[in-house]
Amino acid sequence: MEANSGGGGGAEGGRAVTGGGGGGGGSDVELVSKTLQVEHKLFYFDLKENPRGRYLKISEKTSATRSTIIVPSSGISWFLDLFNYYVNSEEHELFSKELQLDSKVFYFDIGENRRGRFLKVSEASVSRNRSTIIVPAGSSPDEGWAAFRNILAEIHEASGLFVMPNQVKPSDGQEHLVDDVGAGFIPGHGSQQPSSSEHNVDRTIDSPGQEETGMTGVSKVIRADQKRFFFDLGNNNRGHFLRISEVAGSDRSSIILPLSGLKQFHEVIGHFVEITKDKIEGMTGANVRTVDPPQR
DNA sequence: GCGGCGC
Repeated sequence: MEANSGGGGGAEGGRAVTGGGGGGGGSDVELVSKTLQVEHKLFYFDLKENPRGRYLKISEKTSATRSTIIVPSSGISWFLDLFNYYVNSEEHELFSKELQLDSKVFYFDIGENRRGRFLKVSEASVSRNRSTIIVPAGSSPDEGWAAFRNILAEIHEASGLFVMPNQVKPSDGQEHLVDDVGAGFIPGHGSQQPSSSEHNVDRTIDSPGQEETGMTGVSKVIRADQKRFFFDLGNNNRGHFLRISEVAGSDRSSIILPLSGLKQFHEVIGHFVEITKDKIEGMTGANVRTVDPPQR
Protein backbone atom coordinates (compact mmCIF):
# COMPACT_ATOMS: atom_id res chain seq x y z
CA MET A 1 0.00 0.00 0.00
CA GLU A 2 1.00 3.59 -0.19
CA ALA A 3 0.94 3.76 3.53
CA ASN A 4 4.09 5.77 3.70
CA SER A 5 3.48 7.82 0.65
CA GLY A 6 4.10 10.85 2.73
CA GLY A 7 7.70 10.40 1.81
CA GLY A 8 8.66 10.07 5.38
CA GLY A 9 6.32 12.09 7.43
CA GLY A 10 6.93 15.11 5.34
CA ALA A 11 4.36 17.03 7.25
CA GLU A 12 7.19 18.46 9.22
CA GLY A 13 10.61 19.63 8.20
CA GLY A 14 10.00 23.24 9.01
CA ARG A 15 8.45 24.00 5.71
CA ALA A 16 5.66 26.23 6.86
CA VAL A 17 7.51 28.01 9.58
CA THR A 18 10.37 30.01 8.23
CA GLY A 19 12.23 32.47 10.27
CA GLY A 20 12.80 31.89 13.89
CA GLY A 21 9.32 31.62 15.18
CA GLY A 22 8.63 28.94 17.68
CA GLY A 23 9.28 25.80 15.73
CA GLY A 24 6.49 23.99 17.48
CA GLY A 25 6.42 20.83 15.45
CA GLY A 26 2.81 20.30 16.27
CA SER A 27 2.23 16.66 16.91
CA ASP A 28 5.76 15.54 16.14
CA VAL A 29 7.13 13.58 19.02
CA GLU A 30 10.83 13.35 19.47
CA LEU A 31 11.86 9.78 20.18
CA VAL A 32 15.62 10.01 20.01
CA SER A 33 17.94 12.96 19.76
CA LYS A 34 21.68 12.84 19.30
CA THR A 35 24.43 15.16 18.24
CA LEU A 36 27.77 14.48 16.63
CA GLN A 37 30.62 16.84 16.14
CA VAL A 38 32.93 16.26 13.24
CA GLU A 39 35.65 18.80 12.91
CA HIS A 40 33.83 22.06 13.17
CA LYS A 41 30.49 20.77 12.01
CA LEU A 42 27.68 19.72 14.23
CA PHE A 43 25.25 17.07 13.15
CA TYR A 44 21.89 16.69 14.79
CA PHE A 45 19.99 13.43 14.60
CA ASP A 46 16.37 13.52 15.59
CA LEU A 47 14.14 10.52 15.31
CA LYS A 48 10.64 11.88 15.28
CA GLU A 49 7.16 10.63 14.89
CA ASN A 50 3.88 12.13 13.83
CA PRO A 51 0.60 10.58 12.75
CA ARG A 52 1.96 10.08 9.25
CA GLY A 53 4.85 8.03 10.43
CA ARG A 54 8.34 8.15 11.71
CA TYR A 55 11.35 9.85 10.24
CA LEU A 56 14.91 10.74 11.00
CA LYS A 57 15.89 14.33 10.62
CA ILE A 58 19.59 14.86 10.11
CA SER A 59 20.85 18.40 10.23
CA GLU A 60 24.27 19.73 9.55
CA LYS A 61 25.10 22.97 11.22
CA THR A 62 28.09 25.19 10.82
CA SER A 63 28.47 28.69 12.05
CA ALA A 64 26.60 30.12 9.14
CA THR A 65 24.81 27.24 7.54
CA ARG A 66 22.12 24.80 8.38
CA SER A 67 21.07 22.00 6.13
CA THR A 68 18.63 19.21 6.79
CA ILE A 69 17.61 16.00 5.19
CA ILE A 70 14.61 13.93 6.17
CA VAL A 71 15.00 10.18 6.04
CA PRO A 72 11.89 8.04 6.21
CA SER A 73 12.24 5.55 9.00
CA SER A 74 12.28 2.74 6.51
CA GLY A 75 15.47 4.22 5.15
CA ILE A 76 17.49 4.31 8.33
CA SER A 77 18.86 0.84 7.89
CA TRP A 78 19.74 1.66 4.29
CA PHE A 79 21.65 4.67 5.47
CA LEU A 80 23.39 2.48 7.98
CA ASP A 81 24.32 0.01 5.28
CA LEU A 82 25.59 2.73 3.02
CA PHE A 83 27.71 4.35 5.66
CA ASN A 84 29.13 0.96 6.49
CA TYR A 85 29.98 0.59 2.87
CA TYR A 86 31.80 3.91 2.75
CA VAL A 87 33.59 3.25 6.01
CA ASN A 88 34.72 -0.23 5.07
CA SER A 89 35.61 0.14 1.43
CA GLU A 90 39.00 0.97 0.09
CA GLU A 91 39.41 4.37 -1.36
CA HIS A 92 39.67 3.21 -4.94
CA GLU A 93 36.46 1.24 -4.76
CA LEU A 94 34.23 3.98 -3.49
CA PHE A 95 31.35 4.57 -5.84
CA SER A 96 28.47 6.90 -5.78
CA LYS A 97 25.20 5.39 -4.72
CA GLU A 98 21.58 6.19 -5.13
CA LEU A 99 18.98 5.21 -2.63
CA GLN A 100 15.35 5.41 -3.56
CA LEU A 101 12.82 5.61 -0.77
CA ASP A 102 9.23 6.26 -1.55
CA SER A 103 9.23 9.35 -3.68
CA LYS A 104 12.62 10.55 -2.56
CA VAL A 105 16.03 9.83 -3.94
CA PHE A 106 19.15 10.16 -1.87
CA TYR A 107 22.46 10.59 -3.66
CA PHE A 108 25.71 9.61 -2.03
CA ASP A 109 28.80 11.05 -3.64
CA ILE A 110 32.42 11.12 -2.65
CA GLY A 111 34.35 14.30 -3.03
CA GLU A 112 37.76 15.53 -2.13
CA ASN A 113 39.49 18.84 -1.83
CA ARG A 114 42.41 20.21 0.10
CA ARG A 115 40.40 19.92 3.28
CA GLY A 116 40.14 16.23 2.78
CA ARG A 117 37.61 13.72 1.63
CA PHE A 118 33.94 14.05 2.27
CA LEU A 119 30.70 12.27 1.58
CA LYS A 120 27.93 14.34 0.13
CA VAL A 121 24.45 13.10 0.88
CA SER A 122 21.72 14.93 -0.90
CA GLU A 123 18.03 14.43 -0.89
CA ALA A 124 15.93 15.12 -3.95
CA SER A 125 12.19 15.06 -3.76
CA VAL A 126 9.56 16.35 -6.07
CA SER A 127 8.24 19.09 -3.88
CA ARG A 128 11.26 20.36 -2.08
CA ASN A 129 14.50 21.78 -3.23
CA ARG A 130 17.42 19.49 -3.08
CA SER A 131 19.10 19.59 0.26
CA THR A 132 22.50 18.32 1.10
CA ILE A 133 24.65 17.47 4.01
CA ILE A 134 28.37 16.89 3.76
CA VAL A 135 30.14 14.57 6.12
CA PRO A 136 33.90 14.88 6.39
CA ALA A 137 35.75 11.61 6.31
CA GLY A 138 38.06 12.85 9.01
CA SER A 139 41.77 12.30 9.15
CA SER A 140 41.37 8.81 10.43
CA PRO A 141 38.42 7.05 8.87
CA ASP A 142 36.80 6.68 12.24
CA GLU A 143 36.49 10.32 12.90
CA GLY A 144 33.79 11.32 10.53
CA TRP A 145 32.05 8.61 8.61
CA ALA A 146 32.39 5.90 11.22
CA ALA A 147 31.18 8.16 13.97
CA PHE A 148 28.24 9.05 11.79
CA ARG A 149 27.64 5.39 11.15
CA ASN A 150 27.72 4.66 14.84
CA ILE A 151 25.06 7.22 15.55
CA LEU A 152 22.92 5.75 12.81
CA ALA A 153 23.37 2.34 14.36
CA GLU A 154 22.33 3.61 17.76
CA ILE A 155 19.26 5.24 16.35
CA HIS A 156 18.41 2.24 14.27
CA GLU A 157 18.65 0.06 17.31
CA ALA A 158 16.78 2.46 19.52
CA SER A 159 13.99 2.81 17.01
CA GLY A 160 13.27 -0.86 17.48
CA LEU A 161 12.66 -0.23 21.13
CA PHE A 162 9.82 2.03 20.25
CA VAL A 163 7.89 -0.57 18.35
CA MET A 164 4.83 -1.46 20.31
CA PRO A 165 4.65 -5.24 20.62
CA ASN A 166 1.10 -5.36 19.36
CA GLN A 167 2.01 -3.45 16.25
CA VAL A 168 3.43 -6.59 14.76
CA LYS A 169 0.99 -9.38 14.61
CA PRO A 170 2.18 -12.79 13.62
CA SER A 171 1.05 -14.59 10.55
CA ASP A 172 -1.85 -13.81 8.32
CA GLY A 173 -2.49 -10.48 6.78
CA GLN A 174 0.29 -8.69 8.51
CA GLU A 175 1.65 -7.18 5.36
CA HIS A 176 -0.04 -3.88 5.71
CA LEU A 177 0.93 -3.61 9.33
CA VAL A 178 4.59 -4.16 8.73
CA ASP A 179 5.04 -0.84 7.11
CA ASP A 180 8.17 0.04 8.87
CA VAL A 181 10.68 -2.29 7.38
CA GLY A 182 13.58 -0.41 8.81
CA ALA A 183 12.28 -0.37 12.31
CA GLY A 184 14.56 -3.11 13.45
CA PHE A 185 14.02 -5.81 15.92
CA ILE A 186 11.40 -6.28 18.51
CA PRO A 187 13.06 -6.19 21.88
CA GLY A 188 13.22 -9.61 23.32
CA HIS A 189 15.46 -11.37 25.74
CA GLY A 190 19.06 -11.56 24.78
CA SER A 191 18.63 -9.97 21.42
CA GLN A 192 21.94 -8.31 20.90
CA GLN A 193 22.25 -6.59 17.62
CA PRO A 194 25.66 -5.00 17.56
CA SER A 195 26.10 -2.52 14.84
CA SER A 196 28.99 -4.23 13.22
CA SER A 197 29.09 -4.53 9.50
CA GLU A 198 27.74 -7.99 9.91
CA HIS A 199 24.15 -7.55 9.04
CA ASN A 200 23.16 -8.87 5.71
CA VAL A 201 20.76 -8.14 2.98
CA ASP A 202 17.83 -8.85 5.16
CA ARG A 203 16.00 -6.08 6.78
CA THR A 204 14.12 -8.22 9.17
CA ILE A 205 11.39 -7.85 11.63
CA ASP A 206 11.15 -10.58 14.13
CA SER A 207 7.88 -11.49 15.59
CA PRO A 208 7.88 -12.32 19.22
CA GLY A 209 8.65 -15.98 18.65
CA GLN A 210 8.18 -17.03 22.22
CA GLU A 211 8.89 -20.60 22.98
CA GLU A 212 5.39 -21.41 24.00
CA THR A 213 3.87 -20.40 20.71
CA GLY A 214 6.09 -22.79 18.86
CA MET A 215 7.45 -21.45 15.66
CA THR A 216 4.17 -20.63 14.07
CA GLY A 217 3.86 -16.97 13.57
CA VAL A 218 7.54 -16.29 13.16
CA SER A 219 7.79 -13.80 10.35
CA LYS A 220 10.43 -11.91 8.51
CA VAL A 221 10.33 -9.43 5.74
CA ILE A 222 13.01 -8.38 3.34
CA ARG A 223 12.96 -5.75 0.70
CA ALA A 224 14.40 -5.77 -2.76
CA ASP A 225 13.79 -2.99 -5.20
CA GLN A 226 10.14 -2.16 -4.91
CA LYS A 227 9.20 -5.60 -3.73
CA ARG A 228 8.79 -7.01 -0.32
CA PHE A 229 9.10 -10.65 0.53
CA PHE A 230 7.38 -12.01 3.58
CA PHE A 231 8.41 -15.23 5.24
CA ASP A 232 5.86 -16.74 7.53
CA LEU A 233 5.92 -20.03 9.31
CA GLY A 234 2.56 -21.72 9.49
CA ASN A 235 0.99 -25.06 9.87
CA ASN A 236 -2.15 -26.84 8.97
CA ASN A 237 -3.38 -30.39 9.14
CA ARG A 238 -0.82 -31.40 6.56
CA GLY A 239 2.08 -30.15 8.63
CA HIS A 240 4.37 -27.18 8.93
CA PHE A 241 5.28 -24.96 6.07
CA LEU A 242 7.04 -21.75 5.19
CA ARG A 243 5.00 -19.36 3.14
CA ILE A 244 6.99 -16.91 1.06
CA SER A 245 4.95 -14.05 -0.29
CA GLU A 246 6.02 -11.51 -2.82
CA VAL A 247 4.28 -8.19 -2.51
CA ALA A 248 4.70 -5.47 -5.08
CA GLY A 249 2.18 -2.73 -5.19
CA SER A 250 -1.18 -4.34 -4.78
CA ASP A 251 -0.13 -7.65 -6.29
CA ARG A 252 0.91 -10.51 -4.17
CA SER A 253 1.61 -14.11 -4.67
CA SER A 254 2.90 -16.85 -2.46
CA ILE A 255 4.60 -20.12 -2.53
CA ILE A 256 4.09 -22.69 0.18
CA LEU A 257 7.18 -24.65 1.04
CA PRO A 258 6.80 -27.70 3.25
CA LEU A 259 9.50 -27.73 5.85
CA SER A 260 10.74 -30.98 4.40
CA GLY A 261 12.01 -28.97 1.47
CA LEU A 262 13.53 -26.11 3.38
CA LYS A 263 17.05 -27.46 3.58
CA GLN A 264 17.26 -28.06 -0.13
CA PHE A 265 15.80 -24.65 -0.75
CA HIS A 266 18.53 -23.15 1.38
CA GLU A 267 21.20 -25.09 -0.48
CA VAL A 268 19.91 -24.04 -3.86
CA ILE A 269 19.75 -20.39 -2.84
CA GLY A 270 23.25 -20.70 -1.48
CA HIS A 271 24.37 -22.13 -4.78
CA PHE A 272 23.03 -19.15 -6.67
CA VAL A 273 24.53 -16.75 -4.19
CA GLU A 274 27.83 -18.47 -4.81
CA ILE A 275 27.77 -18.32 -8.57
CA THR A 276 26.58 -14.73 -8.66
CA LYS A 277 29.02 -13.59 -6.03
CA ASP A 278 30.74 -11.15 -8.34
CA LYS A 279 27.51 -9.45 -9.20
CA ILE A 280 26.00 -9.16 -5.77
CA GLU A 281 29.16 -8.45 -3.87
CA GLY A 282 28.97 -5.08 -2.24
CA MET A 283 25.26 -4.83 -2.68
CA THR A 284 23.69 -3.52 0.42
CA GLY A 285 20.26 -4.14 -0.93
CA ALA A 286 18.62 -4.27 -4.23
CA ASN A 287 17.18 -0.83 -4.11
CA VAL A 288 20.60 0.64 -3.68
CA ARG A 289 22.16 1.12 -7.04
CA THR A 290 25.73 1.81 -7.87
CA VAL A 291 26.10 4.56 -10.36
CA ASP A 292 29.11 5.86 -12.14
CA PRO A 293 31.02 8.53 -10.34
CA PRO A 294 30.41 11.95 -11.75
CA GLN A 295 33.08 13.13 -14.15
CA ARG A 296 34.05 16.54 -13.07
C1' DG B 1 37.80 27.84 12.83
C1' DC B 2 38.01 25.94 8.12
C1' DG B 3 35.25 23.66 3.36
C1' DG B 4 32.87 20.98 -0.04
C1' DC B 5 27.05 21.39 -1.96
C1' DG B 6 24.48 24.81 -6.26
C1' DC B 7 23.59 27.46 -11.10
